Amino acid sequence: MPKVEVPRKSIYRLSIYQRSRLKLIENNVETVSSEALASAAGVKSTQLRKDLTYFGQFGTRGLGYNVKALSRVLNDVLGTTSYQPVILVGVGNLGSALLRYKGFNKEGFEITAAFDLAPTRERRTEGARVPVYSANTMADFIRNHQVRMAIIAVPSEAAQNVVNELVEAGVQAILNFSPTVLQVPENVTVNNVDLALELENLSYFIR
Amino acid sequence: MPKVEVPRKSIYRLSIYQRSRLKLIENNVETVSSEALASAAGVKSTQLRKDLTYFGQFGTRGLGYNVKALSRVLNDVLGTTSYQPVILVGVGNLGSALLRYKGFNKEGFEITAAFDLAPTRERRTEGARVPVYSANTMADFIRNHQVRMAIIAVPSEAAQNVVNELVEAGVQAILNFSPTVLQVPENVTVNNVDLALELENLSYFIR
DNA sequence: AATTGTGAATTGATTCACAGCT
DNA sequence: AGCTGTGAATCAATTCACAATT
Repeated sequence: MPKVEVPRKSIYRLSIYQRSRLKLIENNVETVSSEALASAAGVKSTQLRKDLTYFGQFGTRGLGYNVKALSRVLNDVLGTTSYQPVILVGVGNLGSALLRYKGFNKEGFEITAAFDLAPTRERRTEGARVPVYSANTMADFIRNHQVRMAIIAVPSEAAQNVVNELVEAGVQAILNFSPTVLQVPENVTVNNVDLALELENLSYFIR
Repeated sequence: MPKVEVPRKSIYRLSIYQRSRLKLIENNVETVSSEALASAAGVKSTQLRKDLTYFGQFGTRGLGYNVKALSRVLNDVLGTTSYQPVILVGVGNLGSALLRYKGFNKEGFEITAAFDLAPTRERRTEGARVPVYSANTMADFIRNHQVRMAIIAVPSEAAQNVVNELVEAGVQAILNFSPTVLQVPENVTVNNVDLALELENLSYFIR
C-alpha cells in the first residue's frame, strides 16, 4: 500500500465515501457506480475513481463497485478494521466537552482514558464514564495499553511538552485542539482542529 | 480587495500570522522580517510574502514589516476589526460543550445566543452565561440582531434544514460541526469541522 | 547589506478524454 | 452499452530566483 504520494485530501475523501456508502447499504443496493457514490459524497466521479486507484482496482467495468467489497477495502485502507484506543490529554473547557461528545464512539472510536494535571477538578466529567487520571501516569498508560492515538486539548503553552511526552511514549497520531504549530518527528502525524481559526476565517467572507 | 482568486489556505495563514505576531509584539519588536514571522508561523518566508501581496504591499525592502501596521492590515483583511455576533444552533452534546468553550471569546468572538428545539434541557448549559432559546425564535433573532455568523451542531439529518433557515434569515457564514455535506448558495460560506473524520483520517497513518 | 515583491518554474491536485473490460 | 481505470491536460498552489528598494 503506497502510503506516500497519496494526497492527504484523498484520504479524507475515503472516509466520506465510506459514510456515503453507509446510506446506500441501508437501501440494499448491491452495486454502486462511481457516479452515484461520488454524487452522494459531493465530488466528481473521476475524483472518486482516482482516489480509489491509489490503492488498487476494485470495480467491475460496465457494472460499478460491489458495495460490500468496497466497504471492506475502505476499512482496510483507513485502518478502521482494527480497534484503536484513544486517550485525551487536557480535561479543561474543551477537553471535558470532548469527553462527553458521543460522535467519536459512533464512528468506531472510544476514548479509553483522559489525563490532566488536576484530574479531580469539579463537575468536569459528570455524565462521562471515562476515567480521568493524573498527567504523571500518562506515559505508563500509553506503554501498557499500546496507545497510538491521542487527542490533546491543553493550553497552547503546554502543548509542545505534552506532545513530546506522547511521542516519546509511542503515540503516532495526534488530534490537536490547541492553537499551536507542533513540532513532531516525521513518523508522527498531527491533525489540527483550530476552532477560533475557523471562525476568524469565516469572518473574512462576510462583506 | 480581490476576494476571489486568493487561495483559501492563504486566508487561514493570515490568521496564523496574526497570532504569531501577537507573540512578537509582546517582545516589543518594532519591525519583523518575513523570514522571522514565517518561521514563527511554521511556513516558508516566500509564502508569507506572497500571501500578503494578495492584499497589497506593506513591507519596507531592506527592513521588513512594521509590526503594528501589519497587525492593522491583517485585522482589516480578516474582518476582525468590527465585532461580529455569532449564534449557536443545536445545544446537544457538542453544542453545550462549545457554549462553555472560552477559546472563541479569546480570539474576539462571542456567542450571543443559542437555539435548540428543546431549549430547557437539563444541566446542558450550567456554567455558561449564554441564553438558550427555542428554535422557532431563531429567524427573528437573526434579523433583529443582524447576525451573519452561525455555528451549527445539530444532528446531521437536521443540518440542511437548519442551514436553509439560517441562510433565509440572512446568515452569510456557517461553521458546521454536523458530519454532512451542506448545500448553500454561493454567497454563503461554510467551514466544516468534522471531528470523527479527523480521527478516522489519523488512523490511516498508524502502521 | 538586507529584505521585499513578483514573474517564472515547479510541484501537486483535479479533471478530461478515451482505451479497455465485462 | 455501460462503466472503470488511467495517461495526458489543465488548473492551482508553492517555491525559486532575482530585480527593485531602502
